[in-house]
Amino acid sequence: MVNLKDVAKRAGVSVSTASYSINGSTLISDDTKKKVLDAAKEIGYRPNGMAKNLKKQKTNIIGLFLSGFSGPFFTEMMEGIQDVVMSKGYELVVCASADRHRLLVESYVDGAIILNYHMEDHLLESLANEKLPIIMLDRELKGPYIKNVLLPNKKGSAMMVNYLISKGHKRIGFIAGSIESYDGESRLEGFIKELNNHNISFLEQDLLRAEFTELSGHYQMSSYLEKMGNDLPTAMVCANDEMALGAIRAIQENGLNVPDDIAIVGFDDIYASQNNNPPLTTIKVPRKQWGTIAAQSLLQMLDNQFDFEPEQILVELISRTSG
Amino acid sequence: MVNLKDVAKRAGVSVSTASYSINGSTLISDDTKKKVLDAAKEIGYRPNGMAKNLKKQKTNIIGLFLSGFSGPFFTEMMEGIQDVVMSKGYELVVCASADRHRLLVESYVDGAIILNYHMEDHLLESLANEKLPIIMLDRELKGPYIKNVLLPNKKGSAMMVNYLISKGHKRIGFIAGSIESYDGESRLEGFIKELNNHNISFLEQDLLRAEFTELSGHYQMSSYLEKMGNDLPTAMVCANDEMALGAIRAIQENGLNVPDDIAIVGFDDIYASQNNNPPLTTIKVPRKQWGTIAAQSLLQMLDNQFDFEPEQILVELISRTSG
DNA sequence: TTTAATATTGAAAACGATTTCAAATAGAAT
DNA sequence: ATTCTATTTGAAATCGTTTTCAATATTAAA
Repeated sequence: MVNLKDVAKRAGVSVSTASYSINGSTLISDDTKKKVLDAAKEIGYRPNGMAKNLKKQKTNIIGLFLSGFSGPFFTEMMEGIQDVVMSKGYELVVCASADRHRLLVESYVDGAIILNYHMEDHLLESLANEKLPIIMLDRELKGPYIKNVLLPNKKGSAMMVNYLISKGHKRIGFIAGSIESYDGESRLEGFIKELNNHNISFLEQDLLRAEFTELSGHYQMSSYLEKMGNDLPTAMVCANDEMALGAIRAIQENGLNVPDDIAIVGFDDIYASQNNNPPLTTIKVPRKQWGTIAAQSLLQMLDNQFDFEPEQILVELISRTSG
Repeated sequence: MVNLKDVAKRAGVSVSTASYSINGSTLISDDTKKKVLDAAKEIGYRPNGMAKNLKKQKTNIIGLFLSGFSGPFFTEMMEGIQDVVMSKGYELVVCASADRHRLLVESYVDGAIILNYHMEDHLLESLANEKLPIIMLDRELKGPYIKNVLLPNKKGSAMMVNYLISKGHKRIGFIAGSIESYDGESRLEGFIKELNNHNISFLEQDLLRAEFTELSGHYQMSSYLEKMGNDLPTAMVCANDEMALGAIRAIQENGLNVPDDIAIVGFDDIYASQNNNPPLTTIKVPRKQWGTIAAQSLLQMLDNQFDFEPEQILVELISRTSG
C-alpha cells in the first residue's frame, strides 16, 4: 500500500510537508505543493481513513442505524438525511442490525440517528454519556447528548378519530402493528384516548394485531371477518397504510364494500395508497422532512449547540375514498 | 476516552495482556482474563475501531455504494446482501454518493458492491488493482478483483417481445429510462434485437425517454399520445414497472383502454404492479437473490478465491392483464 | 555585510490498538 | 537443590496519518 511516506520520498520532501500539501495548508509554497500533488498522483496515493481518523479523533461520518432495510417507508427519510449530511461535509452510512452495531459502538461515527427497536436504551444512553450525539427516531430518550425527533402519532390518530366521528361512525376498530413499535403503539394510544374524549369506549374485540405488512393485514382482517360474522365496526383505523391495504383486500374478497360496509383508513400515506382501489384515506407523514430535521438537529449538536428543541413535524389528514 | 491502557492499568496487567484477554486468546490464564474483562466493564471500555483497523489492515466492513436511496426497488436487494454479509461476520454499510465516496476510496471497506452509475470505471479499476474486491451490479467491468453480477436484461426483453408477438402485436413501442442506466439500456437493446430477429424493425418515433419514475412515465406517455393522435403501437414495453404504471395512468386518462387499445408491460415486478388496475404484465426480477449472489461472490473473493463465475440470475415473465 | 523578520521545511510525538519476541514464573523431573 | 519445560506476561515496534515545535532558508532593512 502506498502511503504518505512514499509520496514524500518521491517528492523529495518530509512527511509533514507532504501532509500539509495534500491538505492544502497555506504553510507550504505553491511549488512544493505542486511537487507533492504530482508525486501523489503518479504513484496513486490514497489517504488511509483509519489512520486519519485515529489521529484526528473524528471521522466525519454520521450513522443511520435501522433495524432492517425493508419497507418502502424509509427511503425518502434516508434521502432527507443524506441531503443535509452531505451538504455539511459529512458522509452518511446506513446500517441495519439486530442489536448493537460495531460501527456505532467502536467510534466509527461522529453522531448517530437511531430507528432500531432492537437497540437498548442503556447502550444508547451510555454512548451519549460519552458525548456521542444521538437522535432518536423511534422512542423517547432523555440525555444531554440525545434529542428526540418523533412523529406526532397521537395527534394524527386524534385527527383521524375526529374525522371518522364527524362522518357518523360510532364503532371504530383498530389494526395495530407489533407491540415493539413506538410509532405503532402511540398511534393506538392516541386513537383510544381520542375515542374516550368523545365518550366512546373502545372494544377490545375490535383490536387486531398484525405486523405492519400488507400480508399480515390481509390475514388478520380475514380471520376477523370470519370470526365476527355480521357483528362488525363501521370503520377501522390501521397503524400503517400497508396493513390498511391488506385489510381492504380481505374485505373485498369477502364480498363487502369499502367504504360502504366498512371504512378503512391508514397512516403514513405511502405511494401505493393513492393508487389503490379505492384510494386510501390516511394521515400523511412528511418522511423526507423527518429525515431532514433529524440530520439538522444532529449536526447542530456536532456544532456544539445543545440548547434547542428540534423542529416539530406536522402531519396532515388526506381524505380519499376509502373512509 | 477510556482505552486499553486504562483497562490494563486498572487490571494491573500490561497492555498486551489486556488485548489478548479481550480478544479471547488462549495464551492468557482464565484468572487474568476475568480480571481484565471485569476491569473493562467497570470503566466502560469500548475498543476503538479505527486503531484496530489501522493495525490489522482490515475492517471487516463491506460497502454497498448506491447512487441514491430512492425507489422501492433496492430494499429487497439490500436485505439479501445484509443476510449474507452478517452471517459471515462482516458488517454492511450502505452509502449513496454523486461520485467517489470517501469510505470507498480511503480504505474503510474490505470489499465493495457497486450500483452507482456516477462512479467512473477507471476509479473502480484502479481500486481493484490495489486488491480491493469489487462486485459490479450496474455495468460490465473486467479485472482480476472484479466480478459482475448482472441482471439478464436482454434475455428478459427478448422473452417479453416473444410473448407480445405471440399475442399478435406487430408494432411495439418502448419507454426507456435515462440513458446512463446500464439495465435500462440493455433492456432496450435486447428489445430491439429480438424485434429484428422477428424481422420487425423498430420505429424511432415509438421510443420514449422517461426517467424511471411513475411521474415521468405518465408525462412522456401523455405527450406521446397527444403528438401521435391515432397513429399508435398496439403494445409498449417499459424499461421498468414504475414508468409502465405511469403510462397506464396516462392512457386511461385519455379514455383509452389497457390492454385493448394499447397493451403495456413492464420490467422488475415491483410490489405495486400486481395490485394495479389492470395488474401489470412484467418480467420478475429476483431482487433479493441478486443481493445474495452479489454478497456471496464478494465474500468468496475475500476468502481468496477468484476463479469462479457468479451464479446466474434468472428472470421470469409474469403474465397479468395489462398486456 | 550584518541583522531582523518572515517564509518554508523537517523530526518526532501522538492517536489506540495488535503482535512479535523475549523474559519471568511456575511446576515437574532429576 | 538444580535443571528443564511449559505457561504466562510485558516491552516495544508497528499501522498511516496529523500536528507541534524547532530549524533552516529567504528576503528586506540597516
